[in-house]
Amino acid sequence: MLAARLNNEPCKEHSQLAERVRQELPDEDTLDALSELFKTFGDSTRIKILYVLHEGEMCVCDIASVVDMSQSAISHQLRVLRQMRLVKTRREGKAIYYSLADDHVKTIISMGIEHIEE
Amino acid sequence: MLAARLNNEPCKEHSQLAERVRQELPDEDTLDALSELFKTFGDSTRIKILYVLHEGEMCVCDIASVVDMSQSAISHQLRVLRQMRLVKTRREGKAIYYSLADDHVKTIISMGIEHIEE
DNA sequence: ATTATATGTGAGCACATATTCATATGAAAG
DNA sequence: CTTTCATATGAATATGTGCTCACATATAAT
Repeated sequence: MLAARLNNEPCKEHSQLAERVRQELPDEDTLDALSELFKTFGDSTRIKILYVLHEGEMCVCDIASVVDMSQSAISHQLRVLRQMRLVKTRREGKAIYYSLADDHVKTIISMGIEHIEE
Repeated sequence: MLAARLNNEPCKEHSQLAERVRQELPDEDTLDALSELFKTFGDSTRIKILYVLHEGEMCVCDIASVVDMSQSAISHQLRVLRQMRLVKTRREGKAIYYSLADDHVKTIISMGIEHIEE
């Protein structure tokens, strides 16, 4: 029966909490979007790029130079950051300048740093 | 020369900002740890598990039931969450109860949700 | 002891993804 | 218009990762 585990008896019949959470769980799309967002932060190259841009606007070849990777590799990663709308661009002559799209990015990075520093 | 791009002249010689950031960039290990942390959040199954545990302690088979996946799949993912010290466990008879290791997890999830909801 | 229930784990497969290499595009300079 | 510099991109390759399946372990009940 439903209340089988009011005092935490093991499974087979599921707990009250399980029943409740099953209904409160956000829809698939929301959770997918959420994991996609974090996935974007979950690559060391992209984290470096974001960290660098956190310091200020910078062109592609400067970014590549600072994180010490090929321009092509950086360009590929900038594309996924662009697609996730985490960075924005501005053209100036031959160069294209990248910067963070909004402040959430900064907050999320800071959040993560706080977590690992303890 | 070094100041070549004080007024944003294109690359070849790198910008002042680039020089500065190159030095301020956290060491490789820190940035790797950071991306590893986010990578852990960057999977829809793990996000679901974390979200569920966010609501309260729950045993493995209840989690599997709520997120509607095989017990094995959940167990594998719980291991990586354990290894990342994002969840902790408690045994009670046959069942093993999982819960969030600390409050940072909640904060990070909330952060992410805020970002996608706009 | 045997059986049933709850969870953990290794192997293997299918699929995703990051980098490199070669090349394309686009803007400015000569 | 050709060349050069900055950036983007497609293909190929290498590596990583999540799930399933089969089986192992652990606790409790009979």
